[in-house]
Amino acid sequence: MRIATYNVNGVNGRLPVLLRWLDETKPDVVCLQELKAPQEKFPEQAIKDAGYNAIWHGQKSWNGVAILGRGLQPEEVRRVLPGDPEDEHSRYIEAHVGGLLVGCLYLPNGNPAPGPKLDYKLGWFKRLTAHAKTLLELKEPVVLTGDYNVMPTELDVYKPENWVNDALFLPEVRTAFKNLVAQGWTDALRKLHPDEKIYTFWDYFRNAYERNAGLRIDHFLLSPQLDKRLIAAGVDRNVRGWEKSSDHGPVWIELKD
DNA sequence: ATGCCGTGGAAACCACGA
Repeated sequence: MRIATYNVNGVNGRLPVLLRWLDETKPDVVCLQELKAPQEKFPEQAIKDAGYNAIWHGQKSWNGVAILGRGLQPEEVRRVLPGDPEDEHSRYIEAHVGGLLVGCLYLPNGNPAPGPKLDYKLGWFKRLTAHAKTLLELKEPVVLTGDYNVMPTELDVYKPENWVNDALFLPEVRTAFKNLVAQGWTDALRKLHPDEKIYTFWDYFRNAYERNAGLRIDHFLLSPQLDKRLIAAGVDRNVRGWEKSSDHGPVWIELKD
């Protein structure tokens, strides 16, 4: 079974690219981030016609997350990250699908840092870490995936020295990611490719994609129950080269059925 | 390497992204 995550950067503006990628790679479960569409503007019919049932949490202009199942119906568990009733961003949705519990997340960017946006990011990370612990305690197979907006190590940045003061690479942010993983999660891409430069994002500027000036910020964390089932993982980096592409590429894992 | 591009929404610019 193939599970993918894709920060689409506008689900309607990206619809032709999204549909082409779904048709070419046919993942069983798909997590989307940055829908940038209100709840009622999600392209439900086009996605249904492509063979996918979807649940989504939209928001006008910003954020927005969705979980798609190819011939599977995602059964929603929650659409808000617990821990802050004041937080109105659509950045988390969770569902049972394909025998897994799947959490789809869009972690805040945090720039400019320092400042209130970094504080929001670190607070969100704290809430995610608390929630992730409860997910591990369920003893179910759990996939926690999406745009974490963190490069965990220097291997995950084309030019680390340019990013030392950036909210995606600050020590406290990397530590937050490390502490989350240390609960018992597996960083799926790193497990299978420990020494490889792997990027999931290339800026629209400065020919970043052509120069492979990328970042690895979209991640798959797997609960211990899934560790032995992980057989492959990668990035559909060619999609980033398509016309009207998102600045992220789709990331995927393959699990033994 | 400093939003130089891209998206969405509102208003012919702005917020936001990483």
